Amino acid sequence: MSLAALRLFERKGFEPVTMDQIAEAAGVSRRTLFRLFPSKADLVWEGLEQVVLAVRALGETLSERKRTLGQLVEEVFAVPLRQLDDPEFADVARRRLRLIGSSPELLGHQTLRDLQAEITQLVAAHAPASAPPAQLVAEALVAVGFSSTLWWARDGATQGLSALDALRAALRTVALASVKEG
Amino acid sequence: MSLAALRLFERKGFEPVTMDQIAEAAGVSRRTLFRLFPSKADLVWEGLEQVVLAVRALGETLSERKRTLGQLVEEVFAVPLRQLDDPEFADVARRRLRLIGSSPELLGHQTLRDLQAEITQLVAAHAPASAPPAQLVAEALVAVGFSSTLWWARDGATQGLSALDALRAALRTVALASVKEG
DNA sequence: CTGATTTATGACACTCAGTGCCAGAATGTG
DNA sequence: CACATTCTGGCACTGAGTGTCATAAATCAG
Repeated sequence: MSLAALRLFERKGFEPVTMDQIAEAAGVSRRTLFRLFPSKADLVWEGLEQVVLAVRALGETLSERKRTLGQLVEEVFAVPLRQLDDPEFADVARRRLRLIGSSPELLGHQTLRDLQAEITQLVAAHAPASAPPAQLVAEALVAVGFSSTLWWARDGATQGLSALDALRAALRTVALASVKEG
Repeated sequence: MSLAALRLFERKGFEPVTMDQIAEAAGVSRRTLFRLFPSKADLVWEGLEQVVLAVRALGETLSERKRTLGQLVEEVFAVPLRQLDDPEFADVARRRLRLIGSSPELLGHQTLRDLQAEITQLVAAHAPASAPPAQLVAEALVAVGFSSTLWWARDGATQGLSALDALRAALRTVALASVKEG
């Protein structure tokens, strides 16, 4: 059902497609559609909340041993991004991500904020104390991770890069930017 | 007029306040309000587009000399963030930014995407060629810059930090995360 | 100052997302 | 079969956002 909507969005764009059209295409009433997907954006984010759950689960099983921030980033982002190595899941996820990157309304979705909150918890709990507070570090890391993933969905995947490759490249370049060398 | 709306939003939250209430508070008809501010979010983003314009202007006057990515980041972000040193402008801007950070709808606003597009142009035109494409680098940098600015508006300003300090701290920490040391 | 033109405002009616409410269909359980 | 639960659809509503049109207000020419 959300796949039918996805096809419509890809063909006509996110905003132009109305919930009535989706309901009709899915053979269900408008009211039922809204019951299954409380908002239009939920049709696109469908299934991506599992990423948040995976990160949360990681947070609960992570050993107490101290690690560098670098190690933590790798460990945390590997969870969602490795799912994208599964061609089955990756294909639909990429289409979803591409759509998300194209629409302000989709970019503001709650799932993204939940993900950020989870990672903030992780950083605060498992990373070494750092000068800027965990909240700021986490926001920056999520921002880099998400934007590199969007880039991967849009351009990177077609040139044989993995999503994790894209993240590492983005982090490295940002690192160079702030350290001195261009 | 957007200040009246700002006060209402701060008191009751962004979503609960209706355009009718704002129109009434501003002593203007609902239709006129929509003519002045095409969307509810525009009431909050009011004035912040000047940041995009400032970056665009910088792009047109920037010398052709090659610079490191680090130098470029400093040069570009100094433009909007130095405006925040003016206590007059900063106070309202901070209130706007705090509101923006609290609402998904506000986080998806077009102005943020315009800013990203401008910076992408700058990076592509003036930074040394880098392994990940300019688009990805720019997205990551804008993400770090924006999230650190949001953090500054929420928590940082009260502890005597400048917005530019917050950005530098965020960049440095992200750098350490990707380079090896925690 | 007056008349004409342009521009800003307000009223009305509309579309679309999203929600509450309720009646009836489907499904499951003894 | 009778009963309770859950699923579905229909209806009516609020709120954001838009098009249209008439009129008020500001602007300008003479």
